[in-house]
Amino acid sequence: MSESKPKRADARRNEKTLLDAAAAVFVASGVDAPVRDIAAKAGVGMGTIYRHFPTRADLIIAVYRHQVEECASAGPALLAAADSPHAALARWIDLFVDFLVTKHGLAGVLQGDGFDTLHAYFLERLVPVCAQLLEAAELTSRVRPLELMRGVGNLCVGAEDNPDYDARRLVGLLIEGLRA
Amino acid sequence: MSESKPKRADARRNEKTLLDAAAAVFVASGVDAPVRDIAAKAGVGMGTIYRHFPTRADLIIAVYRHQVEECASAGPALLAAADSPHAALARWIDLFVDFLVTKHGLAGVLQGDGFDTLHAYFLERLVPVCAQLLEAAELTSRVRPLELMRGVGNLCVGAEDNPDYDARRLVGLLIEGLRA
DNA sequence: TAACGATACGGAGCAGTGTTCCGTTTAGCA
DNA sequence: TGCTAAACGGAACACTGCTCCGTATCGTTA
Repeated sequence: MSESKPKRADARRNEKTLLDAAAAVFVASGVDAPVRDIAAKAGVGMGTIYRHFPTRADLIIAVYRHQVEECASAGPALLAAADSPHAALARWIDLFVDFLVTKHGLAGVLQGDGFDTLHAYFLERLVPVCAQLLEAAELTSRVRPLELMRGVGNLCVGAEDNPDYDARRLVGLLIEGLRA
Repeated sequence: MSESKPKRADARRNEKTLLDAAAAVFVASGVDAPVRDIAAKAGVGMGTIYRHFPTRADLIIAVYRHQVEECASAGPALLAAADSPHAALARWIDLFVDFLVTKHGLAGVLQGDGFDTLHAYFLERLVPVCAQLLEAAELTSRVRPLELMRGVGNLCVGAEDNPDYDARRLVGLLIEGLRA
């Protein structure tokens, strides 16, 4: 939540290196890539990774934080710009789905199980936005925001270069069902 | 797909013991329980488990095979008995969801990742049933059967004693969206 | 009933995870 | 230039699923 202290210069450098390496490895091998691989790619030892990011999840968060923030701030913007609250909600969900689907394995990791930190972060950040959109669309009686987010997240699992599974279509159906 | 050979008596006994132990452990600790725990509970060594069930997934399949078969055969029955194909589909999906949701962690395991055998078995067995129901309901243009099954399975992930996440509701919305 | 070969068993051991620990190195200040 | 807190590296740990092979047991046959 804050900057703490911008300590030593080499530490700063390593953190950036680590973030870049992690991002690269995530693209290449998915979010489940072994920590060792990331350390190797960055040319640092295990200890270094764990000093900067106490847990695998923290590293993932750090890598994707920027995009999560982007998605969060897109909510109000869409609400202001779109034709209707419904449309805004649909567009925003699309954004979220795009984000998840293009990150190999990210959706799978949203499901708790040792990734409590990650899970909590995503939800903390995005659920309020979702709540706002649902309220504007007068759909609060149909689903709770948290529920919808988790549902959409779940639907995105395994939707990577899988021609037999189109998460977007299913999410679309879910949203359609929302206003029936 | 056949009975092979009903070999030695102690082997038969152990297989039953193993199945019972696994079922018990699954209820207590979820489907992700370590193989060692199951072996311990059954009072046998690791080797014994792996002789009977070449892989963790095979053990899970064996434990739940009966219920999967039940679910599969419920499809045609519902189609014959229900008021409409739609109703039959909805009821059948309910059955499937109940099955997944009451088995701690089962849904999570449906998502491939080393459980290809399990995944394949479930799908092989249930997708045709789903296809039949979708055809009867004239919904084949809206989703492919495989897609729907996977989607529903995904929605059930993490719906265990979780007051904030009602998989049944979301699946309901999805099905509603199907006929919009 | 005794012996013997096929069958099944047990559990140590391997390989691959995430994470911790601590001796070593280094940045940056006096 | 020295010195100390900060940072580093990677061996080691705990925990997985799974394999391997020496040992025990079954059940058949003489």
